Amino acid sequence: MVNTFPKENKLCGQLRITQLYKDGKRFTAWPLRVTYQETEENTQILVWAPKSLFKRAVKRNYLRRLMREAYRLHQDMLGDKHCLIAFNYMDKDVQPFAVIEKAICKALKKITEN
RNA sequence: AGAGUAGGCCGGUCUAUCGCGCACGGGAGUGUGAGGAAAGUCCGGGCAGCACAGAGCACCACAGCGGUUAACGGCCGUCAGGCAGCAAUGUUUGGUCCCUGCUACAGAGACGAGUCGCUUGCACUAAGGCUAGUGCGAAGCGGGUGAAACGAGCACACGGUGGGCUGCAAUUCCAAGUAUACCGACGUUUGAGCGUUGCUCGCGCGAGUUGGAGGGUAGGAAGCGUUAGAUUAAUGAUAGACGCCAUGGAACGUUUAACGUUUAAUGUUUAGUGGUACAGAACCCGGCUUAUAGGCUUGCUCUUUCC
Repeated sequence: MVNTFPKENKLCGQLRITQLYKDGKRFTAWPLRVTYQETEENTQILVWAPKSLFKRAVKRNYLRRLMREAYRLHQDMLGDKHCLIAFNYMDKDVQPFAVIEKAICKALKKITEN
């Protein structure tokens, strides 16, 4: 069981991000919208809370931390798969950790089944 | 004690489990890691690039007086007037009237020393006793009005002082990659265009400039060292306990009034419940403005009680 989340697991680079949003498969797990794509390399994720929904930087930081933390605790659900995943926060209100954790679990389960 | 007023300060703590950025280290690991506003980006400076040949006209900012400062439009002290308050205090205004413009209503007239009315002189006409009308000239007065009537107030006016422009997405370096093939406009001493602050003049450079359409890239380092420092951007999540505030059940105590139990006020202890804000560094400082649960503290003013 791995619980760490070092920098190698963060998705960086504008080209790769654009590529993921262009070619990845999408589904919704409220309050998240998930875009993912299988890959040969390491699993990398990004989390996103849009500025248009949350004007204050504090709220965006908080949501990013919650999503990142939820992924970190449940990343072993992916098993042997290697994917690029993007989590976009969609709801207008700030949801508590339990709700986001549930959504992340649901999303990871769906990716594994496919 | 209560009410008010002006400042200053703090703005959660601990434990467990799992984590993140940076520095050092071969490794284990060790050290370190958001704020009073980090926010808004409103001023001023450092710093960076470009320019430095000037003149005129615009434009922006400032505003009693003195001090402080690297600098400021900030801050401190103080003077005068208006407004609010019993007071402490708060708030607001502050150069000048030479030129330009404005001053409602009322008033003959409000910025043209010229008109109007009355009195008065002369001429003409009607009448011819008083008088009335018209024209010209001069002098004097101004009933009442109004905030103000040759003397004021005000700013959009004038004068004074200051301001070269752009901003860390500045700027420098490294790496990777490409194409000026095509169409049009203007131009090469009859000077396009560029720079010089926005415009005009002037000055300098000057053989290419520009619109369309297309091609490539969008990575990294320095800037950012001063005890945070990234570039999908760290400083956290979960659980529990405590602290603080509000509310209030219960128990105990004190005082008061009726009187062996209640009423009213108040203090201490402790369950429970609710709340615990505003907000997140991206070059750095000095200010301003705005947001903020709750708490601590100092000065002053007023009211009431006791000594």
